[in-house]
Amino acid sequence: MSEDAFLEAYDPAAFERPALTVDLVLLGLLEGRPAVLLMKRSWHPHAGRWAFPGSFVGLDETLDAAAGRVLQEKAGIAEGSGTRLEQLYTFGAVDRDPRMRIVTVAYLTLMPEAAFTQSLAGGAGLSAAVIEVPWTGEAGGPVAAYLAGDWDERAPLSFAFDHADILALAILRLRGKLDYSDVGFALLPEQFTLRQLQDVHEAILGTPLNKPAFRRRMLDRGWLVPTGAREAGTSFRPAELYRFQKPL
Amino acid sequence: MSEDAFLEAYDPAAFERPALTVDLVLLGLLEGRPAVLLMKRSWHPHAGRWAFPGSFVGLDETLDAAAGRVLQEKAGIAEGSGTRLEQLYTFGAVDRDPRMRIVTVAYLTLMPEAAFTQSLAGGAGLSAAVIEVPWTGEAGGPVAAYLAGDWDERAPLSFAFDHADILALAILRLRGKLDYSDVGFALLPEQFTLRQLQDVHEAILGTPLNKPAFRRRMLDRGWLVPTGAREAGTSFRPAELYRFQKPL
DNA sequence: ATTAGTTAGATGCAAGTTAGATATATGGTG
DNA sequence: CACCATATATCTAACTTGCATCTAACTAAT
Repeated sequence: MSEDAFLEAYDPAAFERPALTVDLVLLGLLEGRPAVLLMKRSWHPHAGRWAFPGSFVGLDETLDAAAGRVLQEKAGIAEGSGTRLEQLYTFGAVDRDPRMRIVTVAYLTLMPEAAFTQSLAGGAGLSAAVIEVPWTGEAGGPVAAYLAGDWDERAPLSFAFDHADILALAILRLRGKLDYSDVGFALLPEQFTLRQLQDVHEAILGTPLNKPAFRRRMLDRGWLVPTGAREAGTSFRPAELYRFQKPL
Repeated sequence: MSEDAFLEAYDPAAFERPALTVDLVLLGLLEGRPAVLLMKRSWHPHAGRWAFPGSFVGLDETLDAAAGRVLQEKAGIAEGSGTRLEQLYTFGAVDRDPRMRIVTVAYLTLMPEAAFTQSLAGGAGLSAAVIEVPWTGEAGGPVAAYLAGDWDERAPLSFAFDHADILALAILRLRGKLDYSDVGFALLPEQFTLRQLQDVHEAILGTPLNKPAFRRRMLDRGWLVPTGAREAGTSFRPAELYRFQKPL
């Protein structure tokens, strides 16, 4: 109908369009706690605030490809390193960027320990911030993040643009998928103990969990393969190390 | 860093950008079965195929606002009529439109009976197609749609662009939220029987459900308020009519 | 009027699942 | 070799789920 007529006559350069970017919420673990990789902005707008790495979407690249490119260029992580990219939500408020209209497709990025530390040490200007989730339940709300070094001062860092909202939604999504999908494993190294897995779940959910029940649920799912190896360096009984086996 | 420098020096018109649209998956019920509203394209590309109504996103309107505008302009439904808009996913394949690069933000639109029929009769060129979901479980897959009139011939209609994928994802999302959210009620009229509710669930899930168990779960949730009124026009015991009361 | 037929709605029971608490086993340290 | 902190196994009560059955309400045919 009229839409088609409009489209047919549409000159690609005739109208102003919003710019389109992708932004990556790079999640990993820092000392067993969920953490996110951020860049401190040195220029206006929002100088001094913290933002997710992102990029404009090229004319000839998929959204997923653009996200993968950011992962490589800004985080130094090649695709297929176990890092998982998943589209989160598209943010399109008119005034989210003061310079011009920018719509951004946010990606949730789950990094295993190796990729996370490698990216942090890569010198690309990324810093890790530990995420504190003050809310429980499914309502959502604001999420505070603290720089890893300033743990004593505990001044929550301030986000650029609408990135605080994006992070809050990322946590919400993570929670929702936590116990019916395999996202919990995506943050852990290849071998891990059940205690580590439980710590991750507890940190993301913001609730303590019952240990035996958690063990059972995880093992009964059939996704965990015992390696026979044991945790090292403990002064008590070492836990068995497990590997994650994809559900077929 | 380099991104900021790039952004600072960025001339909004310097580079080609993808065009940005919103597309609406308008879901409702037709004779108790899930159905979707589609427009038949009369012009190229994809002439003769069926597409969701959509529109370009204006420079000064939110994504949600653009979706609301489409709902009004193409479906004749004013906002606040009980119709619910929810962002579904953003599709960004490079060649999804042969004319130019278009990224689209798909919206899942749940229409109560009144809005659905009103929109169908509104003369805006929308036709209703009954959705047949051949797959069960959570894997997803292709979704077939049949024009309401051609029920005997049962020739599945063919979708324009990647709209078949969009519909499949919409059904998948709907299923996932069916029994922990209130999406099931959004498709029904204000007053409905438990049997109607169960039919909707069964049609969306593609599985028969146990009647007493379904009753209990729904009533125990506390979202249903009996109105005291009864269904009319049956030749057997009339069912109680319920109203949906939002979970506080 | 009576009865057959159809579906709504309620009840009861058995099987399976889950959570929590408790008890036992294990490996390392001083 | 005791001690300790944790892993791992066992047990039980509570809850959920599915299935079968029974009664209620209404129409239509006899």
